[in-house]
Amino acid sequence: MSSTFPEEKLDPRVKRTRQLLEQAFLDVVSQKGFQSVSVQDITGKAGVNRATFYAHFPDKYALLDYSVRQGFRQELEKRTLNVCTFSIENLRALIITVCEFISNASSHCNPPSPQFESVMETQVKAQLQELIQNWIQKLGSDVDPKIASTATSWAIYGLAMQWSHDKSKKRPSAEKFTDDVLPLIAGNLSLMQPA
Amino acid sequence: MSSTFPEEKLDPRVKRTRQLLEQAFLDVVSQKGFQSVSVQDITGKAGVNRATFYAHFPDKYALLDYSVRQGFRQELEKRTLNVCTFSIENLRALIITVCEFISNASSHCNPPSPQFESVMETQVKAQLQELIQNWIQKLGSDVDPKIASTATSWAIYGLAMQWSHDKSKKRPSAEKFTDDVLPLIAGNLSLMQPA
DNA sequence: TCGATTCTGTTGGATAAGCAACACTGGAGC
DNA sequence: GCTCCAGTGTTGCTTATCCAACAGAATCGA
Repeated sequence: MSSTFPEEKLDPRVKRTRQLLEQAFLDVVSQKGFQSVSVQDITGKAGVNRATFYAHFPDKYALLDYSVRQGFRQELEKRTLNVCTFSIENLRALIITVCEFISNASSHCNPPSPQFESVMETQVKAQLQELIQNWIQKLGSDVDPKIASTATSWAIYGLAMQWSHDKSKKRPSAEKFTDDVLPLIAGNLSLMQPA
Repeated sequence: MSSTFPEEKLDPRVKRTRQLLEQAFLDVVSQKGFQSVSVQDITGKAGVNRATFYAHFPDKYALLDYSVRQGFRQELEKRTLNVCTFSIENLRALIITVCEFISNASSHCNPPSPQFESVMETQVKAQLQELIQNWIQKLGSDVDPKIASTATSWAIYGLAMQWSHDKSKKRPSAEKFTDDVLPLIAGNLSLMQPA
């Protein structure tokens, strides 16, 4: 039903291979960082033939894309944010999810890589935008879904980035931070009841 | 080199399939017990086609055989008991290994099954016998390796079974129990220096 | 700069795994 | 007795993965 399921009934072998590659990819990236990792490293760790890798992904950048997209999607699904309607509580959960995802993912790439960060930004914002646009459309609000969802997804990502880059001792928890910025985002959405 | 490695360079696909089946088997057996578990349960859990199961094993009993053999072998390899020579310390480690393996394996089958116990006895004793025979032969002792290893493997298994079936509060630890019976087994082997 | 090594993509043919269908068995319930 | 149902093995065909080999790009040390 949902547009976010292009892959549901897939050949078990394909599913297995992709999972193996994804897991191996995360493992080796957390050890060597993204730049210095090779396709051979990944397939070796995964126990998958190198030719098979290229049957699924053109290169390691495509696998990075896939992994990030998949990872963030699973976080959304875990909290059932992909199958719900708009509410302040869900918006709050969404922002917290983004904060934790960015923070967690970044720490899993040693040393940090601009490529990695860039792909993460692209993929996460894309899914954010799609999800929020869906929320708005189901609301039947009079705001332009495309415009509002774009602005909101960028805003959320930017705030989450800033929060995750804050290495000071006084950085608040993701929940606390989210509560601070929640009114701003919600107002930005123009979805709260106007006074 | 070692005779205990009939499978070293195996097609990655078959290695993968067997691991999946073995893991799924252990999972479902610990949930439903061995008797009531079906091939469909196993393959379903493993995400492996049912026809593929039969390409590897004639039935679930064969998989039970394989799993037990594999499991015990891995315990031996973990302690490098498969690539060492005889010594009292290694004999001690071996007995402890058997005690813990039996105790652990039995508790992973709910409800307990006579089939399960029987297969475990056969497989464990067979590997014990092979290993001890190897030890004796490398010693160049004058005892008959076949005879001595058979008696010793039976003795060890019997003692370990008795220990693992002892559900009383005063059951000693596997290490303590082993220290108690170690002189007996070693003497049985006639491998200690005669007075 | 050059040679050597390592990694990258790609190919053709071999093999394992998936799938849908089939006949068969054995037990549960009527 | 009977049917019904769920599990078992087995089959022919399709598809994904493996493997060895290859040529070209990139990296590195002398």
